[in-house]
Amino acid sequence: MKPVRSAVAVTAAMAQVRSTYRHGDLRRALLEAGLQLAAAGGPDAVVLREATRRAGVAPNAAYRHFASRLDLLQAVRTAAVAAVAVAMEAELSRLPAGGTPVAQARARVLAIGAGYLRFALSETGLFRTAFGGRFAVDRESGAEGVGPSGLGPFQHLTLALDDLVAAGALPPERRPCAEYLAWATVHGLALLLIDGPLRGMPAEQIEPLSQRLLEMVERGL
Amino acid sequence: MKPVRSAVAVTAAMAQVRSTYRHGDLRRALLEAGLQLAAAGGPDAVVLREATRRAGVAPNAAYRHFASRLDLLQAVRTAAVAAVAVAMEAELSRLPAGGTPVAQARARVLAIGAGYLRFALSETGLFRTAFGGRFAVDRESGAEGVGPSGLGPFQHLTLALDDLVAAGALPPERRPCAEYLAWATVHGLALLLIDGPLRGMPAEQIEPLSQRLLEMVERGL
DNA sequence: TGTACATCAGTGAACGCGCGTTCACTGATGTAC
DNA sequence: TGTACATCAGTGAACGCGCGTTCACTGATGTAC
Repeated sequence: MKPVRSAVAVTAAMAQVRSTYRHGDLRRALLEAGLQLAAAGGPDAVVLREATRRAGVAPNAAYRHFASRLDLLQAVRTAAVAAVAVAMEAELSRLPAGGTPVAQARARVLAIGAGYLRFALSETGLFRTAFGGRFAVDRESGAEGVGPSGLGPFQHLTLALDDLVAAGALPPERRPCAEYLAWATVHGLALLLIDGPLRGMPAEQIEPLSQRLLEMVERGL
Repeated sequence: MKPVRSAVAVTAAMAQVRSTYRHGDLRRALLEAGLQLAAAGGPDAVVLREATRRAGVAPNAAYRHFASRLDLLQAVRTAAVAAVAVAMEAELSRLPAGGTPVAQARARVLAIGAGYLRFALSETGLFRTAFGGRFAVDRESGAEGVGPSGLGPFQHLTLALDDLVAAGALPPERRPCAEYLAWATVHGLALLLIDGPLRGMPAEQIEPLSQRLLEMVERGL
C-alpha cells in the first residue's frame, strides 16, 4: 500500500501548489476532495485527513470550515444527491418535444429512471454516498441536494408521476405511494447491477433489462 | 463510550467463564460473536478483536481458526445468507396446503418475498451483512449460505418462479431474468424501509405496501 | 496615503484510540509405545 | 495400564498504522484612524 499512498501524496502536491498563506477557498477545495474520495471509494472513503492532504493543507485546517468529519461527509452527500438530480435533468433535456401528453409523461418517468440507473453505474462511488445507508438524514436537516432546476431526485420522480396522472395515463387511485414503488424497483435494480449477481453485466444486456423493469413498473402500477 | 466498552467487557467475561485452557469450540464461538456484532451493527461492526473479546480469548487466538478478519467476515456473511434462507423456509412452511396449483405457486412466490422483507426489517444488521455491498462474492467462492432445505435465498426464488411457469401462471417467454426483476423490486423496497424515506413506517402500513409491491411484480411480469 | 491593530485562516505538534497482525512462548491434550 | 512425546490451541507482548481531534501558535489580511 505504500506506493499507492506516496502516489496519492504526489498527486495531491501537484494538485494545489499553493503560494499564498491563505488558501482562498479551502471549503470548496475540501468539498471537492471529499467528492473525489467518495467517487473513488464511497462514503467510508471520505476521510478528513486525506481531504486536507489533497487540498495541501494541515489536517486541522479543516476545522475552520467543517465542524467534524461527519459534517464534511454530509456536505459531500448533499453534493452527490445534487449530482443525481443533474443526471436526471440531463436525461430529461434530451427528450424530444413532440408526442401526445400521455407519451410525454411516460417518457419523462422513463427518463428519470434511466438517469438514476445511468448514474448508479457510471458514478458508483457517488451513488453509494448519496443513497447508501441512511440516506434520509438530509431530508430531516432540510438540506436535500438539488439540480439546476432546484429539484431533488425524489421530487423529480414525484412530479413526473403527478404528470402521469394529469395526462390520464395513471388512475388517480393508484397514485398514492407510487413514487415509493417506482423508486424501490429502480433502486433495487441499480444495486443488483452494482453489487449483486448482475454485477459486470455487459451494457447491451443492461439496456433491455432496465427497459423491461421500467415497463414492469408502468404496467404494474 | 467508555461505559459501553466496559459493559461489553463485563458481558463478555460473564458470557464465557472458561475454566479450561482449551476453549473447546472457539471457531463456533467466534462465528457467533461475529454474528452478534453483525446483527447489531452490520458488516463493518464485525471486528476481529471484539469477537475474540466476546469469546473470552486473546486477540491472536482467532488466527488459529480464521486466516484474517475478512475470512471471519465471510463466514459471518455466509451464515447471514443462510439465515435469510431459513426465514424464507419458515414463511413457506406456514403456507396452507390446499388450492389450485396456480394459487399455490403464486402463494410461494409471495411467501418468499415476504420472508425476505420480514428478515430485512427484523434483522437489519444481518440483512446488511448478507446483502449489503458486493454480496456476490459468496457465489464466486461457491460457499453460498443455505437453509435446512439446502437451498439459498436466490435459489428459492428461482425455483418458485419456475413453478409459476409450470403451473401456467407465468408465460414461459417472460421467465428469463424474472428472478432479477423480482429480487430487485423487493430488495429495493427493503432498503427504502430500512434506510430510505420510508424508514420508521408503522408495521400496519408496511403490510399493504409490500402486498401492493408484490402484486405489481406479478402483474408486471 | 500611511500606519496600528484586530481578525481569523492555516500551522505544527501532539493526544489517545482501536485496529489487524506477527512473534516467540506455554501448556493441555491425545497418541504411540 | 503407565509413560514419553509430538501436536497445536491459546498466551502475552508488541508492532505500526491512520484516524479524528485538541492545543497554543503565527502570520497574512483588511479596516479604522
